[in-house]
Amino acid sequence: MRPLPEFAVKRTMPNRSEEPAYKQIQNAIRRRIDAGQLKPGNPVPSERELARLHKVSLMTARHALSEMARDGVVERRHGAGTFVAPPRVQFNKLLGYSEQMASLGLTAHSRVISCGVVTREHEIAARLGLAPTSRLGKLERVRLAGDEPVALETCYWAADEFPKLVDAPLDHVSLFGVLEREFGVELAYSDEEIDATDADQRLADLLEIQRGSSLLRIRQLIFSTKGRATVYAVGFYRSGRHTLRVRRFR
Amino acid sequence: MRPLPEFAVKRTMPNRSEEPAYKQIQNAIRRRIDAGQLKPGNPVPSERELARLHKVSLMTARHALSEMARDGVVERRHGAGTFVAPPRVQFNKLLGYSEQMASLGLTAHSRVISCGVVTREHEIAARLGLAPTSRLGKLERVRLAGDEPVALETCYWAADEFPKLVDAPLDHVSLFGVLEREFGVELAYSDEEIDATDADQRLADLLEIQRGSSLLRIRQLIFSTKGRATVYAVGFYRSGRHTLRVRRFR
DNA sequence: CGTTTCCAATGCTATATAGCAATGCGAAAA
DNA sequence: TTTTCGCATTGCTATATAGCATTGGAAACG
Repeated sequence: MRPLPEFAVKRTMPNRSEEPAYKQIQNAIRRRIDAGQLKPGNPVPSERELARLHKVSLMTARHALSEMARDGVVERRHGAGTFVAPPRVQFNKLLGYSEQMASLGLTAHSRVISCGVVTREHEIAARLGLAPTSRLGKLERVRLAGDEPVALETCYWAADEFPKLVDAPLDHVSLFGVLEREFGVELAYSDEEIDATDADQRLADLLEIQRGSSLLRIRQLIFSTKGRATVYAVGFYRSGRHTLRVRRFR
Repeated sequence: MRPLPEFAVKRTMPNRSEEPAYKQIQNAIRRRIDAGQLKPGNPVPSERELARLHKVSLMTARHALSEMARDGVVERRHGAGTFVAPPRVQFNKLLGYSEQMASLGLTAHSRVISCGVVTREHEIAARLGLAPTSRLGKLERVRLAGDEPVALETCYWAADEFPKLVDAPLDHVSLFGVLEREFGVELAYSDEEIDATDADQRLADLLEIQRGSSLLRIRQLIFSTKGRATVYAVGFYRSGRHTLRVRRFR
């Protein structure tokens, strides 16, 4: 072994088992943005400045900033500086119905149509990555805006994985919320197929519309942060009462 | 000035004005993936291995890999290695109709319903960031699959910016293609609003369906790579003939 | 034969440093 | 007054190195 360069001896990872330094820097900046101290367009401290302030090396400060740039929180302009990114319209945002209503300042109401365990939905089991004959939790709810029905949503999940989910009071609370709070499942994204269909007799009755009326159909396979297909949902939305916003890239 | 540490003297950026080393490494890996030598799931060389092979430092090799991971080309598993990512289904892909058909191995046909300049579409001019009374190019086309009409698409653009676009043979060629080839406009992404409506008499006639049939409506504002709103398009798609695939994130 | 333990390989965080490259502003020149 | 040029600031690429954390298989053990 040849002698170590002296600088390397100094200190190696100040406080292990804590949050990494570069994430602490990110959090500090994020907090300042959330608090309104840093507004879109404002410059954030430069790499060299952050390194001094947080007493880290330049590379570490740099790591913090370039990852935030990748996430779209800040924008970096070579030679000019790093700036808080403008707030982007939230496209492709995955929200439960309750959350969507909340973001509009409304309260979500639902009427549970059916809730239980089924075993014969082979195709859906397959989409969830389960054996064809698996026990599936199934929940059908009519979504209400005010007292008008606007959608029918049917959700499926592995019944054995989330045992008592069918007993939850899902007419009051959000399915997403229960999954996250009670089962510790963080939902990350969903792959969706969107098309138009028209209402059959049952849908017409439930949504109090004419048979044959136009409906937006959204079939979504919802994945957890671990990349596991967790919930399969099919929703039928009354025309004019629901608009999906997405951004598509070339 | 205090003496430089000897290692720093060695060599500083081998061949400037060329591709950065970390990108060369990325390209080398990408080429091997494209050539089929590396298949999804296969391990790519480790950081340390790449550093040796390409004669770069560990940090540089690491930079190459972690950026590729961010781009979804490879997946990294702590302690296990770096692996070629499985080919992902293309969600949120912005394609013109011709391109969509081509990707299905079909040929696109269109029938131009109308094509010209209008001045009275104030709301649409506003969406394109133009003065309310601006001259707008407007193109209405019925999209055909085989000889069956499946959609009506209406496009708008700034007539003064793309002068002779209304004269192009747009029943044969792709609008996207003309914009890119003739005008050098690269389209980057579109923000879309998606809902369901039903066919009025005109749509029913054009699409050869019953009045009142369900249609998927997609309104899209298409941006260039420079972030400029370039085209506004409204499409009505026959139910069952068109499925939109998107991925939404939480 | 199954279980546990250990270890090499690999990725992750971090330090210290160097020079290049783009930006933008102020001073000097036209 | 306008234009040009230089320079400080800031981001980008790169080097060399150290130790921690996770994984998975091989070896040791029961």
